Formats: sequence, structure tokens, C-alpha cells
Amino acid sequence: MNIGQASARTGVSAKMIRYYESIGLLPSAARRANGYRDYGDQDIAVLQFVRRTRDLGFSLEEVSALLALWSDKGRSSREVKQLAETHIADLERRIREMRAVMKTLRELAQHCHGDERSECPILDDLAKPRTQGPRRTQRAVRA
Amino acid sequence: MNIGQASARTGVSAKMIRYYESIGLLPSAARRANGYRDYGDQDIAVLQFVRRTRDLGFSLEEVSALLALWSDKGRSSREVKQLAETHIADLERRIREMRAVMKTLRELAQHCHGDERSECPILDDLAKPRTQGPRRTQRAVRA
DNA sequence: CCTCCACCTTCCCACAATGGTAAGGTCAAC
DNA sequence: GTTGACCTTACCATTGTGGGAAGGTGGAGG
Repeated sequence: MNIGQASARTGVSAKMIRYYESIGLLPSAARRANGYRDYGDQDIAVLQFVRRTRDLGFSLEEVSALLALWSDKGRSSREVKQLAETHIADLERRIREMRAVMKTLRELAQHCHGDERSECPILDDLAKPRTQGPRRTQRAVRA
Repeated sequence: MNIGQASARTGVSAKMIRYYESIGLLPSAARRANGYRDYGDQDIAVLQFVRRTRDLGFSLEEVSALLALWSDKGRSSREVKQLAETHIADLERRIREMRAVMKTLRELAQHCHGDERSECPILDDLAKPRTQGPRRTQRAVRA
């Protein structure tokens, strides 16, 4: 199966399949005489696994760990569950933070008339410092 | 005031202040004879505005728009409120998506013993395709 | 056989925002 | 005068993804 077919079947773009291979997330694909990558049912299963874990918001590093656990018959289910629960806790924290932000934004918007007048408490308020300390960066969330 | 002072006072790293200037988000800072950037109270206010809007999760592009609205005395408060509400709707959508993902993850984790045994329904389940269609990318969320 | 189109290959560029680091200039205090 | 804390610019890395160029391949229709 060509990379295009594999992509269509798994929802992972050809671009990303090549990228995953290049960074070692996936093993090197088999090649046909013409140099084209060739995918079989097992490869498709792996790609589906990747697609699904990505959809669930795991980073490529985490996906890599999950793939390793997947193929390791001797691993304990504890390790897998641990990874999943860490991820859940991460999501919970992020949702909490986003909710706090929404609350603030709603309060700001509430006091703004939103009409033709130029008076706007949102901007006035944004100019005042509220939070302090250096900001922390956070990982991207995907849908 | 040196960039270091400005940074300490606003919580925006010196690195980022220079970056914001380089991409045109901020106007070129005044320079002293030795080439050092020099910040006054008005500059500090702008930096605080940026810091605060960034904390609320607005992208630099949105911050730029807000800054423009801030200095535009003739704009209607409707425009500002619109921007804020679009952002709130965006947050709501992302939270909904993250919650859906959490639900799935919790269900998966629930069926996994998480002990020394290797049997693990999480991995078995991840191998089966669930969602379909190409994946969409999403903007990073910051705290 | 030739041409055309769809596919494949590799390689490089871009994005958003941020941090790191190196190589050098400056300034104040001791 | 030296030391150390600051400033300057410039380049590289990150995370995951898309876009595009330049070229090879393969099959279908003329």
C-alpha cells in the first residue's frame, strides 16, 4: 500500500507519516523497487494507534512511550494506567486554568456596554496589572 | 529605566520585550547614548497591558488588535467586547473538547487494573480507530 | 510511442512564542 | 583597574504541522 492509501485509511497525513518515521517514532517503512514506501496491515494498525493517541492529546513523546509499552508484552498495566492518569490530571489542571481565565473575561465583558460609545471598562481594566510573577509556558492542546 | 527593570516591573522577560519590538507589536523603544533601551511609565503601562492580555490567553495578533483599540479613542466598545466574546467562545469550545477527551481517557483507565499483570484494555482499545477525518490543529493555551 | 496527470521522493521554509547561549560593549562599585 | 552585573545583537532549539519546489514513476488515453 502506498503512503497515500495509508494516509487515507488512518487519517494521518503523508507528511506526518514521513515525519514520524524521520524522528524515529515509527520504524523505517519497507520500500518497493521504485523507492516508494510500502505499508501493510500491521503498519496501518500502528498508524491508527498513533492517530488515536494524538487525538487524545498525548505528545509525540508520550505516544512513543505508549507504542513501546504496546509492543512490550512483559510490561505491567500499571505503567500504562499511570501514563493515562498523568495525562488526565494534566487536562484537569489546564481546564481549571482556562476556566479561571474565562471567569475573568466574562466579568470584564459584563461591564462593557458593547455599543457605539467608546467608553470600555475592558481596556481600562486590562491596563492594570493583576497577576504577578513570570509566566509559565504550556503545551499545545489538540483536537 | 533599563530593560531589566522594565521586565521585573511587568513580568515580561527582556527577551520577549525585544521580540515584541522586533515584530512590531511594540513601537521601537527610546535609546540612551550607550544604546540601551530606555523605558518610561507609559511604556511600562503598555507592557503591563500586553502581559495581562497574554495571561488571558490572547494571541499576539489579538493583543496587537487590542493595543490598537486601546489607543484608538474613536473606536466603539462593541469592537472590544466582540473580541473578548470571541475569545470566550473559543475557550468554551476548547474546554468542551478537552472534557470529551478526559471522558474517553477515564473510561479507558477505569477498565485497566493498573497492577503487575500485563493485560491492559487501554492499549488494546487505542489500537482501534475511533475518530475519523483529518485532524485539526489548535492554538496553544497559556497560563 | 508520447503525453498527461496523479502520485511518490527528498529538501528546505514557515508558523507561534519562548528560552538558551555566545560574543561583545558598558557601567558602577570596590 | 578589575570584577560582576547589566546591556546589545545574532543565531539555534523547541513542537507539530503545512506548503512548496524539483524531480522520478506509473498508468491511462490518444
